[in-house]
Amino acid sequence: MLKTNGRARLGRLDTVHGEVSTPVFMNVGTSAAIKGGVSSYDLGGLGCQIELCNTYHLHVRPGDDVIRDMGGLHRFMGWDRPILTDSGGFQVFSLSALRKIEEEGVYFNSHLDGKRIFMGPEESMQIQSNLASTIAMAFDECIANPSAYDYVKVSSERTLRWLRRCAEEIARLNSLSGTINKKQLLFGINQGGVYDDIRISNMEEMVKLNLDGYAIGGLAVGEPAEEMYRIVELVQPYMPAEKPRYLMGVGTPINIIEAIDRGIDMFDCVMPSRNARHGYLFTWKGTINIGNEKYIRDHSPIDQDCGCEVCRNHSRSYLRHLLKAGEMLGQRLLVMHNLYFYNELTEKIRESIGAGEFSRFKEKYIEILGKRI
RNA sequence: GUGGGUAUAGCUCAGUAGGUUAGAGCGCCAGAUUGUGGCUCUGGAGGCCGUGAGUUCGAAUCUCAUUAUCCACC
Repeated sequence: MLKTNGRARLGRLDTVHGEVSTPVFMNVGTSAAIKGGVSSYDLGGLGCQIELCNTYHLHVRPGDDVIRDMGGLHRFMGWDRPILTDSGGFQVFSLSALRKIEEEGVYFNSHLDGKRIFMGPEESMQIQSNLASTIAMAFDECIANPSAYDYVKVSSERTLRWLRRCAEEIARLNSLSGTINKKQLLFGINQGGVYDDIRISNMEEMVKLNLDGYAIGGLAVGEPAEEMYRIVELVQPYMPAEKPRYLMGVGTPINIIEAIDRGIDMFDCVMPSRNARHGYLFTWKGTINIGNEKYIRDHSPIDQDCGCEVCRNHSRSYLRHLLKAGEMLGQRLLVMHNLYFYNELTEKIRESIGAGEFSRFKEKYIEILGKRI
């Protein structure tokens, strides 16, 4: 980490695929594609530093063996900068009603064809090694909120045992001659629900493994934002200062500012892309729904203060039309704007931290960015 | 011109032993969306039931007339 301003940190993560300046927002491309038709070569122009793909989704289609045979994810999708692969733990949690969690791993059914799938720490690491992402995430169980203390304790301790197996397995895989990325990094995931003692002891054990990065998982799953901030604040002091800290699945611009203020470096969230596809857009004056009737004859861009190509070239009127007409160009342009916004948000935050003005930045935008205009 | 059918929400249509504030899908309007099973989900507005008479305690529903429209035949 290069510089801190209070708890907000400026950092740089060096990888075999280049460096990442933090705080950073990772752009989500679950199935090796940003939903909405945004290509890998679009991403550079949107200020994206690192893309996130998903282990589970790529495993069921096209198959991680296919991607390995195609030379790994970077070559497969035409993106040569860092890629983080999420482990599949969240998918087990989110898309499988029929699942069975055992010590060895999780049995569940494919959302594509119902096929029985088993995934444990070793399987997840093997898949991610085949994908050859820059950063692999540990295989965890993302616990629903609310969950009873006893279950959270049992689950979090199991996730910790899984983490040790992940660490051993990735070390083994990285040492094999056939491995595409032999310097694949591993981030562990902290669980513990909303229970302070579990969160802390879990993180203390994680740190002993000397991982490449530390993530906080199991948040933004329905608990109030204040509760999320409280957990981040609670766990953060136990995270190694020199390693990147990643708050998984978060969040709104305000969530991100608040978390950076509490020492978080990395984020990912489907919000900018998913919301864009439904017309919900972020601007420096607040959020808008471009589908609203009031924009039907609006000549102005989405955001006067935005430098993205969409704002430089298109009116709200046109974008509203594209969205309403169901044109794929509409989704594409709206997603591009929102991703640009998120990437610019973290860029501006980095600048403000560098200039020692983060608290002023936060004060200025914390209200505005959540407003509906 | 003759015979028959149909007229109900912006569109396509449900809705008869006549019975409270007439429904659906789509569209429209507006919300939601946090490690993406999401062109999804949740709400809302919108009808003198073609028009005019009649029968009846009561008519979208039955009768008559009228207008529009579709089909078949001259």
